[in-house]
Amino acid sequence: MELRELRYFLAVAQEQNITKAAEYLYITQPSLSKQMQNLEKEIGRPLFIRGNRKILLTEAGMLLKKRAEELLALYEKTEAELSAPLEEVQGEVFIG
Amino acid sequence: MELRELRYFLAVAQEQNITKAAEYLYITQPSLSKQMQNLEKEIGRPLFIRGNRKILLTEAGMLLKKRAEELLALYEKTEAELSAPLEEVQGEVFIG
DNA sequence: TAAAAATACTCCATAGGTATTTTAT
DNA sequence: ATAAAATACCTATGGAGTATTTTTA
Repeated sequence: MELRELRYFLAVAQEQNITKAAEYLYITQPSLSKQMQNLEKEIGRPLFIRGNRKILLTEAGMLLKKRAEELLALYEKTEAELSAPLEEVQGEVFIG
Repeated sequence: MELRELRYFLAVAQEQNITKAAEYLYITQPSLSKQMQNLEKEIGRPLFIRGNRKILLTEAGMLLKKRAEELLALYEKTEAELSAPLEEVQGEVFIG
């Protein structure tokens, strides 16, 4: 389970469609399809119910969605903090 | 910035020594050394002060350590939840 | 019958390895 | 003088692509 896979997973959950999610991510449909199969295999349970021209999340899928959002939010916060001047991170510096 | 790199980084921060951390991680010293250089390049600032037979963390390194611990804890929690029966995850099922 | 997903390959970027050199105390 | 880190180079795994076939409503 890599951050890349979580990003891809959220795109699929959002678009409810692998083809559209792949466009959004600027990768091809087969690549994304394979990544999602790998993710399901790693986790050991299905994440999607494929059909009806829409992809829906299983219970495990809904749980993963919640956690993936938390993980990526924390990840992005970390990146932002590390690219900002370090003083700002501490929240202890007063300007002006 | 990948989860793998964060795991490696925490091992180095813990051992204060790339060679020992590499042993702990079951990878070679040059591989770990290169990964840490890549991580520092990605982040755009040094994470370590090398010398004195010990590696110490810079301010950015100390911040990353905190965030990496949070990220990996959330990651492991997620993995555990997904490999447990789903009912247990919801925290809404009463047994006995 | 037509979207969408899956399969079957090919390619290449990079994680990881071995051997060696450089750096600091 | 010596332990640790860095460098140089090689290998192989797997992420991503193109072309095509299978699903399913």
